Amino acid sequence: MTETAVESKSQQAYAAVKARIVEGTYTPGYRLVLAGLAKDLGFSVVPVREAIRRLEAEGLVKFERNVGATVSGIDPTEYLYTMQTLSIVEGAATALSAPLIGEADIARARAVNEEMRDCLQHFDPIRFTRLNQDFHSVLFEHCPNPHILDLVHRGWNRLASLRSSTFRFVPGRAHDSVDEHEALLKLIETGADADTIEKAARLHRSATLDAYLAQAKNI
Amino acid sequence: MTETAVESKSQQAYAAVKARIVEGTYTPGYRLVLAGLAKDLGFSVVPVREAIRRLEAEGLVKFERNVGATVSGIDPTEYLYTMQTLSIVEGAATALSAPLIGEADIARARAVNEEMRDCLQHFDPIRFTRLNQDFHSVLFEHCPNPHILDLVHRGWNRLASLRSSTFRFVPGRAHDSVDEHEALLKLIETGADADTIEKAARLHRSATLDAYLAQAKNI
DNA sequence: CCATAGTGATTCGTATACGATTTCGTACTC
DNA sequence: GAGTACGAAATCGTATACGAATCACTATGG
Repeated sequence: MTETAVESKSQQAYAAVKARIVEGTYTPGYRLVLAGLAKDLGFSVVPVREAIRRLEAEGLVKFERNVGATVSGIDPTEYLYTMQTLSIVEGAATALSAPLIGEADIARARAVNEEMRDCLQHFDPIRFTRLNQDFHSVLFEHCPNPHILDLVHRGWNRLASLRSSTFRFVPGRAHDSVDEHEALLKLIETGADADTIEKAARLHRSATLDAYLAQAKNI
Repeated sequence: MTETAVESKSQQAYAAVKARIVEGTYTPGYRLVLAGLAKDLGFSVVPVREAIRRLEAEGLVKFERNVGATVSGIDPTEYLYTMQTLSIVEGAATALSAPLIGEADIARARAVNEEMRDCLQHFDPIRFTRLNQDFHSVLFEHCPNPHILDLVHRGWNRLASLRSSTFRFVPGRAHDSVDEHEALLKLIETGADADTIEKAARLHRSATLDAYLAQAKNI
């Protein structure tokens, strides 16, 4: 059986369009025409349409009735909102996960963080951001509440589509970030109470946001 | 121009099905057959399909590929997850709203709460729950972050579809709830710091959840 | 008597087709 | 010359139709 459990075309279309948005092929403001995408992907318009609506629900595209869809812009306030929301749900997710994080997880996270530290020398924002996501994934993936976890994932997705790397804009933030990661790990290791961990995780993200805002103001 | 700006059939279908779920016509576990709904509403299956997918995204229905959709169950863990998530996002929304809440809003919320207090005599869980939502709406509707506000609305929607009223199950909780509301108002009036308000709002909801869980354990 | 394979019915998934709406360009009038 | 109205092109919205997957029931063999 070459049973590849083929995904539905809606899903394929969803994944394809999403990938193109995230990787930057479709830049913000890009007009997504249903018929065009359909012909391009080799599907009919119906699955494409459904894919677009899903992307709309996630906020990656804006859809206007009888007009069409466009890739969501990097409106700075949009970035702000997303980061703020993520700071809240990620903080909660991390706090809920903390009691379920084992030594192996800690070790893995620490290894990733060391890799990030190395990365500080010949700085590569994209790679750094990727490692950053890996690091945080270890911390929140054990969250026992699937709804919250889903919100965290959506937040990260949205961020990825908004800009490929925040650290490209505020490289100075990277150094502090690594230190805060280590502090966060220590808190979890020592079994700090949930509230402390939540605050730390939330502040960690808020700090990145603030750094960005301070930077943006100077432009 | 009697142009009533007719909504698209997808939207109509969405609203119709959602209404039937919330009002209880379609009970949890009910099988939603696309063709059946379409014939029933007088539409084709395509808009109905899209409506179902939207409802799926909101968590009101579960959808399985090549099988069909069913109304989401009142799985107790599902209720728990939803309440926990709502406690977090609503707490944050309330704290972010607090500085923007004026005296008029406070007065309105207080009036609603008094109505709830009256309602305690000849207790009507449905009415009480409705007032409860009105009360909290005043507190979080000023939230300047639309994403968070959206999450709060989704949470309330989900709760409404899961059970028409939590207070039907734990009537004893209603009395405490009213008192906590007043305490919350005092905090906002006196300009307490965001963290205090957030904690209070979160605990307020957690307490309802705990009351339900304690009750459920005894069944 | 139970397990398993086959068959039919039901329902979903997608393609194609056509009607509805918006948008943009052009021509006409003031 | 500018503004408005008309019309054509482009695109979305929905209906219908058919193929594909799943499930329940039955019959057959162990």
